[in-house]
Amino acid sequence: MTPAALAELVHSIATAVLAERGLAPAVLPETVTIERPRNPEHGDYATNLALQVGKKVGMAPRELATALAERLADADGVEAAEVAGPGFLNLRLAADAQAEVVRQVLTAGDTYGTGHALDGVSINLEFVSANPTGPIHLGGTRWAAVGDALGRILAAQGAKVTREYYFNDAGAQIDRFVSSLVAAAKGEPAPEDGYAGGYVSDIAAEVLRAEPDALSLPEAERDDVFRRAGVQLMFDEIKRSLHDFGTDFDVFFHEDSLHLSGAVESALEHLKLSDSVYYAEGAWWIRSTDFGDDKDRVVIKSDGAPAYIAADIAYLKDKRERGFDLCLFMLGADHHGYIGRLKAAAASLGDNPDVAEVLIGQMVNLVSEGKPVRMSKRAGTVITMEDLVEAVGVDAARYELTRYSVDSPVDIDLDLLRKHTNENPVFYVQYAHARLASLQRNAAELGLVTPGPDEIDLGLLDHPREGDLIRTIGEFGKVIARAAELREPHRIARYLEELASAYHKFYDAARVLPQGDEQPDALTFARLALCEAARQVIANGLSLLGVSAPERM
RNA sequence: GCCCUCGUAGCUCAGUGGAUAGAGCACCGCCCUCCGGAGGCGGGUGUCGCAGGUUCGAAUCCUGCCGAGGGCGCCA
Repeated sequence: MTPAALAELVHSIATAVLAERGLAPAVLPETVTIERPRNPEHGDYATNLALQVGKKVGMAPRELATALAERLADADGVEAAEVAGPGFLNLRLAADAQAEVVRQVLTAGDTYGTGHALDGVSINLEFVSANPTGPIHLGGTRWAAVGDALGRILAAQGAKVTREYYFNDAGAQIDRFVSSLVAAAKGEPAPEDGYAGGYVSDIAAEVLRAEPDALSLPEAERDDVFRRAGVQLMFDEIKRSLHDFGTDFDVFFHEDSLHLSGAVESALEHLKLSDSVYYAEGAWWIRSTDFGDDKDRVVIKSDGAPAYIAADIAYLKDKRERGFDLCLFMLGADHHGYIGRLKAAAASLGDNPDVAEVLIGQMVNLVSEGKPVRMSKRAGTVITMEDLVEAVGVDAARYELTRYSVDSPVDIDLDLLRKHTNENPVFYVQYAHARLASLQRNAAELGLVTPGPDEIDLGLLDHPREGDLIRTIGEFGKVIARAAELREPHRIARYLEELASAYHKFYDAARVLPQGDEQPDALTFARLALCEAARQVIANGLSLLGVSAPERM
């Protein structure tokens, strides 16, 4: 019996108990909370239902709990039900009922744990979107890891997810990038507000290789060559880094295209007819203060040119016209001011502001010898996605960046990177998987085959460590659902660590394969099935994070 | 000044109303005739930033304060 099934059982029994006393079952929560008590004496599962509703219906919580316990104790699969403390209901399940999840995992395979909360919902997930004026830095790398994982998690709940990267290739920063390329090509130092990294001269050299005469062209044409070729090379490099990092986008959207197609202009014309904007002091303003912004923002400047936010509005409109129900934006903490603006943008299009949901994540900091290091191109302390991958590998990098809540800033320690450290919990999880894969190989050598879902005597899995492992496996679906609902991929990583721990403890206490002259028995096969289920769930979880599940390490 | 996020063990962090607040790292012991020791077991540390409030019950929700980071352009 899974926790979800148990919750339903408790719910139906509670409904009956209340009805018998002429009380309205409407006071019951839709889904009964079933939790795993820390203290093993409190049973396999516990519910606080009687505490929650007792008072509402005028019953003492303990009295209600007692009534529930009597019925539950008689239910199939429930071994014991007792009332504790102020009205907790502690439940102990029969081994075979509890181990039912093992059968479910083996049947569902790599779909085990998926849900339907977002069935049919079309989601646009925009993340990274770093300016194409340089390689992806640590900040962008964090979003690449977290955003990609979130996309997988949302998809596991049934959503149709489109990953999108927005290239801001229309503004002044591109002009500065181009003039930096030209300067580098001429062998001159970077302009005052330009870009000076080594990649600039690399790209400049490549442009020259393709267009050897570029520098002798008239200024406008020359800039045009560097813009076209240079920006393209930068795009390519960014895309390649992301791909090597295991993050692939469905759409790379160019801001430029919004201006060229007239989308910005038409969005603005449309906007002027709405109540969301007004004309003042020679400019057009959007009422972003309605959505928590500090002040209203200019959308059309007094010189008639669209402000940056105008493109954002046109972009959101474009997304909605492409049929997305929900547009998610993952932004760094330095962009939290965008929340109000994007909500206002949605409202100005006549949409519910909730269709634009902004996820704010804290920054990634560099630390060396315990002290913060400012990223500086000139000082050579800019760490790129490629640097990080080179230092620790894709799996460790992705895992490390995903296992923390995005609400907390991440410090990347330069010294640890240099040490190529193995002190990353990803290895703990991956090791568990490799160990399980090894077990399957050993079993195969002995001619033992993991039994099919219906040939397992699940009642034999009654060791406490087996119970812990089984219950942990049973949590997976809830963990994914919660991670999707709260947009918090780190929950998957934390869960995997818990699962790996439960497995290691089980494996230490319980022998699986026969030794010496022993013959395999029903317990051998039951444990083999449990191991395969554990392996499957670890693999499924790692896959949600875009981290590999190695057969060997 | 206003807005956002954070403040939990020596360090890095989990824990968005439940029972005695957890894990990893670090430190000290112990455990391989045996399926991978990248493992397991034991040892201890907490004014959950502070002060109020809400309630059967608060690290969690509300208010104020303190501290850290970030943001507040007709830049993009």
